[in-house]
Amino acid sequence: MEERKATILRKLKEGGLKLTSQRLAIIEVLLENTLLHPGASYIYQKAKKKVKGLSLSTVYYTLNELSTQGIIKMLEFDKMENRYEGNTFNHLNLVCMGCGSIQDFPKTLPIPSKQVEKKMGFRPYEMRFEYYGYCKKCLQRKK
Amino acid sequence: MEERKATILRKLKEGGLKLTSQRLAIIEVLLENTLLHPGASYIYQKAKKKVKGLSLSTVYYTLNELSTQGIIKMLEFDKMENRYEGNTFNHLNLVCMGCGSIQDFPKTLPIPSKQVEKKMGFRPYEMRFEYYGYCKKCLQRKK
DNA sequence: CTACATGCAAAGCATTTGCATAGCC
DNA sequence: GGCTATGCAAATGCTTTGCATGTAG
Repeated sequence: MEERKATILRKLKEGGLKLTSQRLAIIEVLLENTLLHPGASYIYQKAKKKVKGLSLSTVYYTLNELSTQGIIKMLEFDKMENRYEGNTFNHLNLVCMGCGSIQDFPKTLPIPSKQVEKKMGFRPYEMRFEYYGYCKKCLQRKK
Repeated sequence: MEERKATILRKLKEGGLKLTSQRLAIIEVLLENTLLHPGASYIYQKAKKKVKGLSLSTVYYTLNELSTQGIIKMLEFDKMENRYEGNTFNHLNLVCMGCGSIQDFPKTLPIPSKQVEKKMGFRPYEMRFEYYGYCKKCLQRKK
């Protein structure tokens, strides 16, 4: 995690972005909660404990800057606020319809993007795969 | 298209939903624009020409009812209003980052949902695959 | 006739923006 | 010191909701 943090801070500088205490707090919250894929309001709540007087618009502004630079990834889902993650490679998200939790499925899919371009004339740039279903906890709760 | 319409009307009845002139208009607009994957505002504009005095909230209410019944599918995308489509099976959407158009990629992917459940304890229920990229037109425009 | 659908206006929520001030580089 | 980031509040855009009225079954 420390190395990931260093990478992010380096990319920040490379992107011409300033490092402020607010940004540092937001990045830390993001890294401390990679498995959770937190939303802006969650990040705001946690980061406010680190930086008094932090504003929600700063959180949004920062998350936008970071994802514009490709440093983090913004995920948008049905009927939920956006969620953010550090994993910027393409992968599968498992979104629980019971509790809203999001897990990553580690296997990278074979992605036939060349096939798509050949057949459709559409050049894929980024892909999203999401499974909506029920996580282990919610399945047990249902029984 | 007429058979598809008949199917939808039958499902409507089966779901205990009433058939009103507003609903008929909305369904027709949806069927006349399957390739477009129209959004609520587009459907509203087109359907208003068929039913004078149609209100936007009725459009939303109807689209919600229809998708709750599984008659149509609601797609939610980054930074756009929701889009609706008649194709309720799982397939790949090609979302153009230039003009916002959405095409379907006809090939059904081999979906390893059993593998996901076995590995992760997560039971997939519905899946979404989206490629974001540039459509043929936008690629040519860029040259 | 009765329950559901409609239209209107207002509320809701996540996100963005304008602007003056503060603070990093 | 200059230019970007911040905080606040207000605005935005899409979607939902409350309520009185209309209408399909």
